[in-house]
Amino acid sequence: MGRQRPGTPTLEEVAALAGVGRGTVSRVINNAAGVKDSTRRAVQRAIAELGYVPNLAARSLAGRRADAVALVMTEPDWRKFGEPFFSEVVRAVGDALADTKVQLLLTLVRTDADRRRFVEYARGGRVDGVLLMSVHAEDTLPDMLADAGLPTVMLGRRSADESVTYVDADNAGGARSAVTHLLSHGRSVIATITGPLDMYVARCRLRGYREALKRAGIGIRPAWVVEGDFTEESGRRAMAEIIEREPEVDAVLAASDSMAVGALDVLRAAGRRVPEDVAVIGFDDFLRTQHTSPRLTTVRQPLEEIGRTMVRLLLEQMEDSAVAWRHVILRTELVLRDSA
Amino acid sequence: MGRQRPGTPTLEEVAALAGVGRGTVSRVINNAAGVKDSTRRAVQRAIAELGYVPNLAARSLAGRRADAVALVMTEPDWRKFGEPFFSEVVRAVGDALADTKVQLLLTLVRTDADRRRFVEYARGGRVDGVLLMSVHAEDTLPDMLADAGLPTVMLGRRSADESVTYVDADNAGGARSAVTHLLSHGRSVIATITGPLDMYVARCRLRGYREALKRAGIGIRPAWVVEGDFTEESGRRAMAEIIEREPEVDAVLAASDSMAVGALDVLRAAGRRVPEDVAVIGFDDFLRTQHTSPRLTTVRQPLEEIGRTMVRLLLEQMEDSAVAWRHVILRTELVLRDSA
DNA sequence: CTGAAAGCGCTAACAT
DNA sequence: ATGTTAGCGCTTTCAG
Repeated sequence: MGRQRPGTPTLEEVAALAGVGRGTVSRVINNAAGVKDSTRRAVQRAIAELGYVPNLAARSLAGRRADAVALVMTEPDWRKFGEPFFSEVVRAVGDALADTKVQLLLTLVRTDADRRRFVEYARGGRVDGVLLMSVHAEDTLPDMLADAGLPTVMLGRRSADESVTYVDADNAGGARSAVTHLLSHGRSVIATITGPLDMYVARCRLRGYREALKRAGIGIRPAWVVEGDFTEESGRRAMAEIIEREPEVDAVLAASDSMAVGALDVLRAAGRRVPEDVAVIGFDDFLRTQHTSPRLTTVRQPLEEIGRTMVRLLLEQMEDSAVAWRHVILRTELVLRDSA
Repeated sequence: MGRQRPGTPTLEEVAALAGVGRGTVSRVINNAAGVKDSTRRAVQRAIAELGYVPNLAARSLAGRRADAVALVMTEPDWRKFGEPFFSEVVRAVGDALADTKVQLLLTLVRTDADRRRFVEYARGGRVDGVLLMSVHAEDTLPDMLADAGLPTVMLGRRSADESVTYVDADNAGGARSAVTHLLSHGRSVIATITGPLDMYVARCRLRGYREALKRAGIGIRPAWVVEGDFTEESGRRAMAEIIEREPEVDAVLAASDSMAVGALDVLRAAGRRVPEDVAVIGFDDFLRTQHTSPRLTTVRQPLEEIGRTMVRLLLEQMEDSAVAWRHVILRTELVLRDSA
């Protein structure tokens, strides 16, 4: 069994070589003030000579932070892991953490065994905080972590009255403004491909869609609403179904960029002129639809800002464990790129 | 700063409550043999009552493993992170680790700052071993880790004489057999979309392609070889270039599934009948091309087996740090799904 | 400004 | 079978 190799130099040996006490070496390592410059240099030389690397277990134990946070994706379906949405979140969070000394650890939690293992890991103090993404409505992992007193921040929420700190986009508002925009451009048979409806985010987007049509006095027919799961493949299936059941459809609101890509595929295959006949709207920031069809109307989620905000809230919780539960809802941005 | 909340019960308190010594509690926690059943139960009750969770830093420090391994993706271009290839590897490795107590930590290393931070993390003993994927030829991270005595296993290698333990597929052989197959089915103007040529894996696949054509006595024209970077988008660009420079092309070897998908897009847009006119070959296991075009010839990498093997080699190194450097090269499988 | 000393919570070796 | 003890390597008072 591994661990730091035996023979790894310790702080004590560094101290001996530098001819100082352990405390001094510790101060130098941690860039603490109050060390004579010459002493500091001597210690640094010793560190270099010995190739000393601090033992992180000892450091954690001795009472500080773990200097690491986890970014957890709880998703039974590992395929979703490849969705651009996740790489975007990872990047945004990574960027927000770039010039800290905090190590970002990605973790995939698929099964209950994974869940248990991770909770032990986190509660065991290997991370100072946890960021969660893609949480389904019935998932209790966030509570398990938050109840254990771990700083925890979710991307999105599980329900209207989420009890764990979260950052979310204005999903209903985004969907509403998109549909309103479509209506104002003469579309009237507007379908939607939703996300998985066990996720609050998907429900909100659907609600926004409903509200916009209702305000316009348009009755929604059942065939207009098809559930997807955020993946491209589900977008394909959903779009095929919509076309079949409602050939008159002249606009579609897709609840994710990937689904929009799939939908566009099908539309093209069906010989529809896209986006002249049909408008598609994606929600992600990294818009693959940009490449496919550069003239769509999109609702941009501010992923960059979401990542930054999540990290900020987490760090604040870490600094001061007295901070109360909080939530932040960020505005989405309607980007008009359609041909109308 | 965070860490395990103050007030967290310790092993000592559990021992007190259960009316036993610390050693006994430790044994129970670690499922060690030699504890009377009644005692064990008493301890477990105390653990439950107190909500005790072992402090992992203390455990690591006291001389065991960290019970965690890192799966590192060194890739400056974060977009690649979303490639299905990576989610597949993550899944395969995750599966291989599923019923161990080892926590899998994914880490993204993009910048040199990331690299430094991760090396400190790993050398600091927070993980017992490191798995690396997508390593570019000039990357020294594997050496830094291996030289530090950390069990390290790479997926693929950086050059012909790799010095770090690795698991690889028979890339040249796979490419060769694919091209040979195409030749035997009457194709003769065979182009290839390579991976980034600063990666050995891409070079090998290109070499296999070259060898097959050479054996058939066919001279390769410069326009037949276009470099991609494994992404779908690069496949699109490359295919467009090939069609333009060599309209007679009647088969294409794509060095990745994603690039094949992009290439197929372009071929369709160009009005080619796929795969009647053009055959495309992907290398990944999770074949998106399956959905797009179910009748292609593909070279399947045994990703499942690669993941299992990497984990096995890593665990072996962790058990016994005396094990020498090793490498394993796995066979690829030619899957014929073309119409010929 | 710097050295010495007291733990952090656990495992493992040694007693009993 | 179980209690006791000696550290693991570091941070952090507390003296000096």
